[in-house]
Order: sequence, then structure tokens, then C-alpha cells
Amino acid sequence: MSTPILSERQKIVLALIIHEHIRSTQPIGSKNLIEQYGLEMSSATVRNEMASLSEMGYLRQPYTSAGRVPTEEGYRYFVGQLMGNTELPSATRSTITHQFYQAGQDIDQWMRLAASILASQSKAASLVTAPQPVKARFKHLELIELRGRQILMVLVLTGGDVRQQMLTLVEPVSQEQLSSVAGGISALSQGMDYENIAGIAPPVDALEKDILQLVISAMRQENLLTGEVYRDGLINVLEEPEFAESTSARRALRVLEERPFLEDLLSQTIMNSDVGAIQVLIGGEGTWEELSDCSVVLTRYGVQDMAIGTLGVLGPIRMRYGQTISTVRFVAGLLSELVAESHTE
Amino acid sequence: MSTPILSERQKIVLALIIHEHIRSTQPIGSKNLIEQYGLEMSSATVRNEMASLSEMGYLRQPYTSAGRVPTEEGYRYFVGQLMGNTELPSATRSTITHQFYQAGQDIDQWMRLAASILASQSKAASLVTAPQPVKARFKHLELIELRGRQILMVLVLTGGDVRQQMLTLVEPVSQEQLSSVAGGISALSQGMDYENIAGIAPPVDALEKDILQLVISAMRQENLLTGEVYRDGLINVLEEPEFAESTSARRALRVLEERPFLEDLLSQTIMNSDVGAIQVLIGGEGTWEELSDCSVVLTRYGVQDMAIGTLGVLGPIRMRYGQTISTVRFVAGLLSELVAESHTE
DNA sequence: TTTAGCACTCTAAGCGATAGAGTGCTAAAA
DNA sequence: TTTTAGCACTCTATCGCTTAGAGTGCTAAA
Repeated sequence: MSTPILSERQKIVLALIIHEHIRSTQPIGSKNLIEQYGLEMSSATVRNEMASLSEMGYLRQPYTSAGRVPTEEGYRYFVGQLMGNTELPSATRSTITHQFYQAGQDIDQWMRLAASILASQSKAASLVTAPQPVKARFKHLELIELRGRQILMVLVLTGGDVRQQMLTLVEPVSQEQLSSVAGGISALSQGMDYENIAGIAPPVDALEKDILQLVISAMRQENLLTGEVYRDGLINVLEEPEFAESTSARRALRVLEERPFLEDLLSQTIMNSDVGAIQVLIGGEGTWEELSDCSVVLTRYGVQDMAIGTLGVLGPIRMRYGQTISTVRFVAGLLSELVAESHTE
Repeated sequence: MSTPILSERQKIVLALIIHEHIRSTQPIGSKNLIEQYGLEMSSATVRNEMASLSEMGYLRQPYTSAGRVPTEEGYRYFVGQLMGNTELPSATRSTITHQFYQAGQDIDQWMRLAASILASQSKAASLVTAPQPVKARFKHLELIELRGRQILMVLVLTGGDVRQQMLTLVEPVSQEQLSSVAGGISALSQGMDYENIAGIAPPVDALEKDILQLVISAMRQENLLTGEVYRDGLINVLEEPEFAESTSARRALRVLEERPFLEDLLSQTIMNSDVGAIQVLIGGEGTWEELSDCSVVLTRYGVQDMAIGTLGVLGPIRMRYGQTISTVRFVAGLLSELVAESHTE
């Protein structure tokens, strides 16, 4: 199915209808449109264009003699072809930047802040996952005796990523011994990724061997959703009139609450895209029924081949795409910078 | 205002009305009631009792000639005086226990599981905060050079509680030097709480002194809400018919989403209560307007003077209190055991 | 190619009328 | 004295009906 070619006037009409519908939530009529935007043509002309646009599948009528509402296809065309690349006002940009630099170096704070900013700027629900190291390299290992056979393993990777893991040994081992094992492995594995480490000759000592295995598997964890998922602005979604009926609201929020669903969504969309590329999912795209009234703007941030996280916004299909996309892009860029900074050595 | 004394029959009528109203969401009429529960009296008798109960403030009528609905006072009387101490069926108990022991030793998993179980059992929204150590004692300190002047401080406390903090030094310090400082402080502070540590003679070395200060302030963090708040079942709240109107749903969910509000709520209620005591807040209790349609069941878990966390459920005022309270009690007890286990040495 | 005019369509809103669930009161029954 | 049957009354929710009005598609003129 090739995309039909629209005349300039059709583009204008489509863009204005979408704009006005996003503003008013209502179906848009021809007369209403020319009055609102002072168009230099008659309502009959607009009606003709509307008829064409409906035939192409970009508009539809809720019922026979009502105004027009954009279809999912209509939104897609708008986002892909009509919408200019808006940028956040510089005042907003600097406010946001400022907030991030005030938050210090705490990654938890960054995530929370990012979620909060995305939510308030886009007036929709936001989600942010912490940057997951890709091919992280070994930096330091520490083994700490908690009590008896319980050991805490603290693994420090490049980029300030720290992984903790508890383990229980078969028999008690003294702290000195643990420290020496940790020191040995640290010296051996310095600066290596997990494949390298797996490649080195396995130590003879049983304890050392076990720990090394654990280190490797801990470094291997590249799952997108291992860590916490930061959410914000769920209430914003409820504010939207299309979600006044709690059934539809529930459907939309389930997406954000249920981890398996989220994993599915992320893995099928954003996982294969480049850092910086922004994906806009409009109305579930035929795959996710739960999202049929929603749109999702997603992107990945971080440093390619180093540490990658995901962030995005979920709102009504009727969302302000320009504003939302530019916010997502800006916040992602900012986080990428911050992540990059903490990875340069 | 002293509580009026109810006759046995009045108690029965009140309990049944509440029971039936929770089941049906509807105002309950006299005839309906005797039919549903096969009462051995006439509707007129029930009507008389209803009139008395209304006068006492335990029931009200949505409008002049409608059935009765419990008031907040009515629910309070029910929860305080009428409701027996129900216990979770043993099958459910063992299923839950099993799930916890399968989750291993990961505290993050425990929290997530607890939230999930609370939500699904009570069919309402749940929240769980991680156990915050109270007067934690020092166990081990590690200082790890990340790059140049950036240092990662890993502080291990009793009970397996680990705190990380990044810090930037004025000038670069070698890893050997850091390890020696960490070792020195570890030896010095072994088994002490932060007050003890603050009491020891300050070291002469500037670096050592600074680090010690950081250790103390890190140990001091006893804030209730420093960590992550685990939530689940927000959608359950939307399922309830009283929250079909999105305005009321929004109000209720805001409570769970906005951290400051949550902090306020927790600090004003549960903070001063003992571990194991269960608080039931019915309809905001005149203090929290946002909760006027909701009830909250809260408790603290953990080991007194060691590590305390909070957990609870938020649902409609029309919630199944017996079921919810016993679930909250059981899960809290289970978590307390788990926390206690990881604190014994 | 555009536009004015017009008949036509369909919803949302307003308006009774009605059914029915529930009450409170009174007077008889227990 | 307490309970209950009987009855008039109240109030809502619901249904059907009408109507206003926004919007359309089509035709024919500009």
C-alpha cells in the first residue's frame, strides 16, 4: 500500500484538523475549521478536501453527519510528514539542564528527575529505565563476609555501575582469605569484558573458580529491565477526557504497571534501534490491543556499546506530538551526556 | 462523644448491611436484607433498627427514600468492634510463604513480591517500603577508585544493608592509599553505631577524617522514604465502581504517586506505632481530603531497633477489611521473619 | 475549480411519564 | 412492651419522545 500524495491544501487541512482536534478533543467540522484558523476558502472546499482525506484513510467520522476525527493513519502521516522538528524553548531547556546538574551525581536522582520532567512537560505518563551497561568492563571486586557463610559480592564495572550479590558458601571462609581471592581476581580481570574473563585459564582454587563464574554471570546481565523502572505522571493519563471511562484508563495503565508487558513492548520496538532514534508508536500499531487509544514515544539514551537505557512517554493518541517528542529527545540527550561523562576516564 | 451502646440485634443489622454493601456496592434496603440473609424478623423491625443506627451516625441514606449506606463512623465501629480476627486460609498462607522462600535472598525481590501479593489478595493498591536500618552498626567499609578523583564508597552495615555513595576528592589518591584508609576505619569502627563512631577521637589525617564524616552521615540516614517505594495493583483501584469517574480515581491515585504526600501520611500515622500493630485509616479521618473515599491499612514490619519498613494497602472505603487486614498482617509477619533472619549473626 | 444553497442525517439535550424500591408512620397482633 | 402488617408517600432511574443544531453531501451556479 503506497502512501497517497497529498496536495498542499490537503496537507494544511489535515494538519489543522489534527491540531484543532488535539486542542478541543472534539470532532472538527468544516465551518468550525475555517472560522478558527481564518482560512481563505469556503467551507464547501474544505468539505471536499475532507472527503478526499477520509477516502485516503486519514480522517473518519464518528457517525454519518458529524465532524472529522484523525485516524491512526492520519496521525502517522502527521508525525512523519507534516510535523516540523520543533525544539523546546531555550528557557525550558536551561531550566531542565539546571535541575539535572543540581541533582548531583546520584543516578537514582537522575532517573527520578527525568521521569518527573517527562511527565510534567508532556502532561502524560513517563517511564525511564536505568542505563544498563553493555559489554561493561571489569573494574574492581570486593568480597565481604556478612556472617558465617553469607558473603556479599560487590562488583564495580566501568561507568560507575555497581552490582551487588549475596551468596552462601559451603563452609565459612575468613575475611582475609576472601580479600585475597577478591584481590587476585581483581588483578587478573582488570579492564576486561566478560568474554575476555571467560577466556582466561580457570584458577585451580575451587572458591576462586566459583567466584569467577559468578562475576562473569553478573557481568553478563544485560537484560533491559533488570533494574527499577521509574514511572511518573500516571495521573496525567486519567486527566484526559478519553480516559474518563475507567475501563479504557485501566487498559492503558496496565501497560505501564505490568512488567511482562513492558518488557514485551520494549524488546519489540526500541531494542533494535540506535541511541538517539525516536520511535513513535501510534495506537498500538495493530500489535498491542491495550494501546489502541494511546501513543507511545520512546527512545534509548546512553553511550552506544557502553551503557544504554530507555525512556519514553505514554499518552492519549491525541497527544501533543511536537512538544512530547522534543522533550523526549532533549531529556534523552541530556541523560546521554551525563552517562557519557561518568564513562570517560 | 461517647460511643453509643448497640443492642445485639443492632450489631447484626449493622454488620450485615456493611457486608452486603461491600458485596453489592448498592444502598441496602430492609426487605432486601432479610431476604439475602434469611433474617428471622420482619422488614419493619429492621427498618426501626436502621432508623436508630442512622440516628447514631452509623448509617446514612443517599436520599430520603433510598436504602442505607454505612458512614465512615459505621465502618470504624465495624472494624473496631464487630469484625472478628479473621485469618488467611492455611492454603493461601503456605502458597505465599512458598513464594517468598523461592524468591531467594534478594531484598528487592522480596519487596516486589510483597507488593504483588498484597495487591492481588486485597484487590487494591499496595505499597511497600524497604526496611530502613535503625541504629545500624558498622560492618565494613570499602573505598574504590573509579577514575581520577572520583571515589565510590561502599558501606556495609549489619543486616546486609549496603550503602553506596560517590564522592569527588580534591586530589587523586591511589587505590592502595584508599584501601589502607578504608581498612583503618573498618578496624576502628567495627560493630559501632553512628553515635559511637562520632564519639571516637577524630583522626589526624585529613582524608581519613573526611571519610569518617561521610560514613557517619551515611549511617545516619534513617529517613522513612529514602529508598524505593514498591507499588502494585494501582489498576485494581480503577476497577472499583466508585472510581469509575476519573476525578475520584485521580484523587486516590495521586496519594500513591506523590512522594511528599506519602511521606506526610506515613509520618503522621504509622511512624509512631509499634512493629506489628495494624492501623486502619478510614476515609481520610478528616485529615486527608484526598482519601475521603478510601481506606488505608498500614503496618510496620521488621525488627524493632534494627530495621523497620512499612507496608500497606489502599482501597475503596468499601474494602473487604477482614481479608485485607489479615493479608497485611501475614505478609508483614513473613517479611519480619525474613528481615530478622538476615540480622541474626 | 470553487462556492453558495439546500435537503438530509444524526446526536445530544431536554422533558415528561412511569415503574419500583424503599421509607416512615399507624394501628393491630403477639 | 415489642413486633409486624398495611399503606401512603418519596425519590430516582429509565424509557420514549421531541427538538435544536452542527455537519454533511450533492447540485448547480459563479
